[in-house]
Amino acid sequence: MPERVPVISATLSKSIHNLARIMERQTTIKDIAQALRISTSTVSRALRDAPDVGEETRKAVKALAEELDYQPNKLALSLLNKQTNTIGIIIPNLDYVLATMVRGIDEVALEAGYTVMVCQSDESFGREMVNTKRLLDSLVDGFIISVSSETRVFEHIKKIQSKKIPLVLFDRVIDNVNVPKVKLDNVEGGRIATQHLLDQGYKKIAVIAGPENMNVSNERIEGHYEVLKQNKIKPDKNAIIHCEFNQDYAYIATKELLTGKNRPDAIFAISDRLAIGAMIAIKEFGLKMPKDIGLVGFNNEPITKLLTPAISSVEMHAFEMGKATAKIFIEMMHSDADLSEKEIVFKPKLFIRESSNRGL
Amino acid sequence: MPERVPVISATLSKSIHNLARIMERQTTIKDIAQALRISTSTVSRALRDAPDVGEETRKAVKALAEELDYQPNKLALSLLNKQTNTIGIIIPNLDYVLATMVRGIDEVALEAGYTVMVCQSDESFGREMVNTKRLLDSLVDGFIISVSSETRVFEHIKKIQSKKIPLVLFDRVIDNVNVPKVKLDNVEGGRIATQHLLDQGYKKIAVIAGPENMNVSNERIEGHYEVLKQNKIKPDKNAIIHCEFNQDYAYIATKELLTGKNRPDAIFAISDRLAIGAMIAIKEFGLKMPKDIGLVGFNNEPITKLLTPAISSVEMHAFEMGKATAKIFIEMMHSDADLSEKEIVFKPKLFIRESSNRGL
DNA sequence: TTACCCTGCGGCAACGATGCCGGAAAGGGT
DNA sequence: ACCCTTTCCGGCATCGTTGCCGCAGGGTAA
Repeated sequence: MPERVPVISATLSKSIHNLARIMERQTTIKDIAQALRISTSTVSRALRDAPDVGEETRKAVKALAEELDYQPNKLALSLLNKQTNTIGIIIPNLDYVLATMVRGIDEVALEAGYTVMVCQSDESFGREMVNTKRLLDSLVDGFIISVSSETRVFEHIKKIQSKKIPLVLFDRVIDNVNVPKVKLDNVEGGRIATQHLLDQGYKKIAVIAGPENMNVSNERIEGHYEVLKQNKIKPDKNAIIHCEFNQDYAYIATKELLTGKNRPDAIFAISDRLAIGAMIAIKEFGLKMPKDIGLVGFNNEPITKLLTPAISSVEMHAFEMGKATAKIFIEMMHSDADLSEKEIVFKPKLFIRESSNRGL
Repeated sequence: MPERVPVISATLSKSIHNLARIMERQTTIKDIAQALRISTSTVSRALRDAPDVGEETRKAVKALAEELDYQPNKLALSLLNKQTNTIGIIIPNLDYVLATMVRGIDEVALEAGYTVMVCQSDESFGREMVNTKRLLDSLVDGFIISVSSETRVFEHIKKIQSKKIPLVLFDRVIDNVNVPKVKLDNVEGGRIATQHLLDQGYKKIAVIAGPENMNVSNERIEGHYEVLKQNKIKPDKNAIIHCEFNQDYAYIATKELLTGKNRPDAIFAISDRLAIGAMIAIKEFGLKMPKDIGLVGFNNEPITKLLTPAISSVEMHAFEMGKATAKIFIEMMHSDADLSEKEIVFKPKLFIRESSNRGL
């Protein structure tokens, strides 16, 4: 073995020792190259353990990189590779269910090397558009979206698709759009809630629903109707009240229901927040649950157990849905398979509590 | 005025018309330059309305940019300007209070042109470190952090500071660190809660607190002690129970308190979640609030109003705190003033409800 | 000796955008 | 006729990193 003169002399590398504290800039590959009097290409290869780098050089580079706390500049890499390892998430708000889903997404995404940017649309279509634009500008690698209750047109979705950027819809999905979706079987949710109320002997069920154009809400109503039909009960259009996803609206709606001539003996609320609004109104009317009136909510938020009476509610597996969503996203990024038809549907589960449990 | 030959011929620009739909890549400044047979510099200047660009050229460039839906590449700009217009937020979780604060931050940040990256540490110090590293790698322009309950050493904070990256602490702040802070006057919060319980005739107040090293919790205890002292009541060390920020721990702790020989007649819980745990235990013991025992929580979560009995709680202005935090952050970015000593302190406000209201 | 192959490294271009400098063309002034 | 100014634009370097090509030097085989 011939004695090759090492490219880097020991004395030289000593003289660099106190460089780290002087630098206020982030160390770059060029700094290392200059200090070691070698080219940036070589430093780059040495750091990535490329084969064609001398042993001595590699060691010297790695040692200095360690010492100077070198961190590769992600911006430069992103510019080069045209990917940012970032996922843009757009959700209507950060309530319990969505926060839990985001936690699920985050967990899987982090594991796969992605960082998430969460934007809240605040249930506003305008802000959803703005968020989409911003995230598009930020060059996120893809989108995970749950649409706002106001969203009636889908230009922003089309725009994302036209740029061939991966997109997964979850929770509040849109049907006539060709992307993978992760959702709850909301129809089934409506079925089990309604069937349960009928089983408990309730005859006239009112539904407090979300906005009229909202799929999630409409699907639950669909399940409700199905079960009514199965049980040969004539549905009453007036028993379906649409309102914004907000406790106060539900409160008002319930008061009207209870004041009207055709007072229901049970209420199926499309979300727990709405159920709570209904509950407050019911209490004000001096009605007792489950005796005078039954109440079932949706989402199975922890607080439903804690209220008096505890509210029956339909569980939607938020955390698992979040994880599943992120997994599909990752799969889209890593494989060429066409997943646009993919749809993961979670099965709802009813938790029966005091508000509707007559023990029948 | 002399007839200058326009750089761009009308026919040429016509021939480009159907370019947009062919491109699947994002349009770049170079595409425009090539199409118009001018240099990228000129395109850049034209788009930014620089003075030394001919009128014809400017119009042609802008028209084509519009047509091709040109969007400047943020990555390239960030690499050049060394700023990403991104704020890294690290929080322990996304519970009601923090989600509300994040909404406040988001609102102000968006307005100022920043996008936020939210990372949850899940109350784990390890994940807080990992999150810091990731956001540092992502070259965020600055940090907004609320530390986890596990956090006992502050290397990651020091690291951020050593790189001279702007940092604002909020909610759960650290005292011996020289950065701007936004927080609640927790001592005062402890004072008003305790004073209220004394006013209502409770004699032996137990405190269900967070982990022992947690500032927020300890400050509230400090206020509690102060008021006891003012009222010449001898504090009982055993009446302070430390537990993780979790409803179940509070439930267990309360059961122990109520079983012990020195049973308290009031409980001050350092958070509403802990108060709920306590409430469940109290109910199991068959004790009535406010008659047998008083209960005060902290955070004033909406659910406190809804429980039976409704729980008295200390409001902490989460949304406003979030906005204030973001405003300081923006101020740090835009001015050279040294804000490291700045500390914004919000005043707590007690909402008295059934759980502690004996009508005295 | 010639021909060739490895090893180890440097140089250049590229990603998309901006800043700075220089320079051509045309006009004005003396 | 000369010089100088203005207008308008192109070229080059730069940000930090990687990929590709090429090349020197030494070794091996014919």
